Amino acid sequence: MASKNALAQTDLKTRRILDAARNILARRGYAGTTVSLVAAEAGVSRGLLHYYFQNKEHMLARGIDENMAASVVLIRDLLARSHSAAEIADRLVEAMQQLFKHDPDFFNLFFEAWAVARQSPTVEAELQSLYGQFRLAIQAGLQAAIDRGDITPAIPIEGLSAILTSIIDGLGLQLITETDLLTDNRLWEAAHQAIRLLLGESGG
Amino acid sequence: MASKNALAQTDLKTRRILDAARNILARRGYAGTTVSLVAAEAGVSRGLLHYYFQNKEHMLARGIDENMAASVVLIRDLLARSHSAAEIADRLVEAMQQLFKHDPDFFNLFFEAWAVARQSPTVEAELQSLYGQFRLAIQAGLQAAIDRGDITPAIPIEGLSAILTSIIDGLGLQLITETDLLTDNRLWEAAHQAIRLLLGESGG
DNA sequence: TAATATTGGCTGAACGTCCAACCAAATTCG
DNA sequence: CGAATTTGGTTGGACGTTCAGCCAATATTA
Repeated sequence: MASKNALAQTDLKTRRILDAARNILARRGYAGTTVSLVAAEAGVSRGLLHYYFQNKEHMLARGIDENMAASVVLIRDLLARSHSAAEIADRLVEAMQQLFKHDPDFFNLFFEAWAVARQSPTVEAELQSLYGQFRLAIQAGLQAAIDRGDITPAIPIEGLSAILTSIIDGLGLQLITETDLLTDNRLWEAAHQAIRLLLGESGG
Repeated sequence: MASKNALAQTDLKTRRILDAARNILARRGYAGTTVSLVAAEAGVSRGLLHYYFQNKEHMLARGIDENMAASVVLIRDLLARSHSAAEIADRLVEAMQQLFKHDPDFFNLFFEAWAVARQSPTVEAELQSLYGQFRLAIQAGLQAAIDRGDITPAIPIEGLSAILTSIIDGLGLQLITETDLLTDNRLWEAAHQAIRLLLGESGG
């Protein structure tokens, strides 16, 4: 139990540092993210960051990895739980609104990944892989929905998954650029209709 | 003609520096863009950059401004020249392919704008404005197409313009992440069909 | 010659990383 | 059980480097 506590303690610090890195990265961007800032946000000293992580790059890579992986899980679950084009559109729009409302850092961090990738081949490879997984998760989810007879898209899913991915990312980009759009119903209504249209009308 | 030459000379240098800044920014990202690198790329000394521009921020802002403005002109002309949903889809897909093939820096610079905006309120405001203009250019183009009877979209154009913007940007993001997609016909076929679907079938 | 254009050495600030020292908790020893 | 010892999490000063901006000197042009 003693060693278990010790382990929990180091896990806690790792988590605190990663959360801090996430916040700073999302708020100030990669160029504005310094080791000192992250340490201050985490409430620890600069040195500890290098005790837990090999260097700044590895630390940020871990944070980005977690964020990307979360988005893959999110889209996977969302598609598995929906049983019609309208329902997928509903939940996708709702999820984006809620996510942006309660954790806008999620989107900021998502796009910041590209900035970090420019400076780090490690992150670049990681980003390429995880971004592909995101698209594949959509593709698999759509295929399952087709097999269940929930949707009947007119567009082959290999390409459709890329289009849906682009709509999600593109809307995210517009949201972080112009936060007022979050409450613009015309945008969300259009997103809803567009997704339904692309997935093909059927049962629901 | 003498003074005209002098003006042309300084204009030439300004252009060379801006082109160099564009190249470096697109290739190495904001965090990797230094005054020394831009100067070397332009074939001038570091000092000259501060002679022609107030500071690094202003220099990059000019470069980003030009790139963004070009994209607005591009989309405006493209929509004005197309006379059916299929034609718009055709030209949009063709334009993206050609642009990425002949000047991939265009897309890289486009997305790098967000990274720069994080460090510079000037660029942030500029980006917000120009990005809005891009969406408005699409909206105006679509309205004109509707008025001409070329397209009959089922989705109101205020929202539709945002969806089209997101598709364009999202595809760009996927392209710079995974350049192989440029030759993936399934992607472009899907983009074509999706755009046609969103614009509504009509005279073609 | 006067005005303008251009150079590159210099400065101070900022940053990532390293590392010697500190200390509380755990372990061993007498 | 209490004292001595070890462990490893934690700190912050220091180092080497990078960079944007400054400016005195030089070159070019009119």
